[in-house]
Amino acid sequence: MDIHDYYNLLKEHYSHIDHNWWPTTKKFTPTQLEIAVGAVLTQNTNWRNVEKALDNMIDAELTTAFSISNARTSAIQKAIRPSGFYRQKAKRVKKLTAFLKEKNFENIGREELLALNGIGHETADSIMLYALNKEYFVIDAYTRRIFSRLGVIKGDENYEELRELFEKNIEKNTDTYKEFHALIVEHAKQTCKKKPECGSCFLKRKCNYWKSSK
DNA sequence: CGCCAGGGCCTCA
DNA sequence: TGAGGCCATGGC
Repeated sequence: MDIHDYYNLLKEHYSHIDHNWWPTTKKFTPTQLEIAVGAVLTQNTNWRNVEKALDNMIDAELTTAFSISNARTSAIQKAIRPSGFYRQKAKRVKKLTAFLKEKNFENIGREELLALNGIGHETADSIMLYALNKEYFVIDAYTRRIFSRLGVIKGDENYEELRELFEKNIEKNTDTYKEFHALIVEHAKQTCKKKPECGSCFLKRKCNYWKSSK
């Protein structure tokens, strides 16, 4: 069983859900800017809290790179408070939008994003994949948790090592990357939680974590 | 109530 | 280069 096999199993098992996804606030297709800002706001934070923050930003007319980057930091803080870590995130969002307003979305490089304060590997790749539709696989805490329990990885590998491993083992296109990531999120939320519900897990017979706990 | 959430930065070895 | 501390709100 390698990574690609698990991708196929997850795809079969969660065939009923929508996979080509980035969470949205208003049920519309999110704009590139909303995806980029949401990627920062969701750092170590539940998406429900991010939704409130994004709704507040819309109400405050903080909806363009120009308006956000020119807004007072206190106004951004007020809007995004529900997303947590709001003081840091207000700065991060402001820096990011100041960068974005000068750029055409199509000409943004991963390294440029990583150079911005507050944009790390996962946030950069989320923006690259979901906002720009570029082929970068997103490694997150869920990916590490699920695949370390399965026994495919150790879990403490550095980010780039894991990204390359996953990209090497699945088809190189953005639809596959997005779908796989969505499936990982789904499985982590439904079953492979921090406190895992192995009893109901369809992968348990292939999982080191479950086998070694018997 | 306590735990947890789709990180990232800084500091210090 | 990596472990530990810190940032903060809201749902369950």
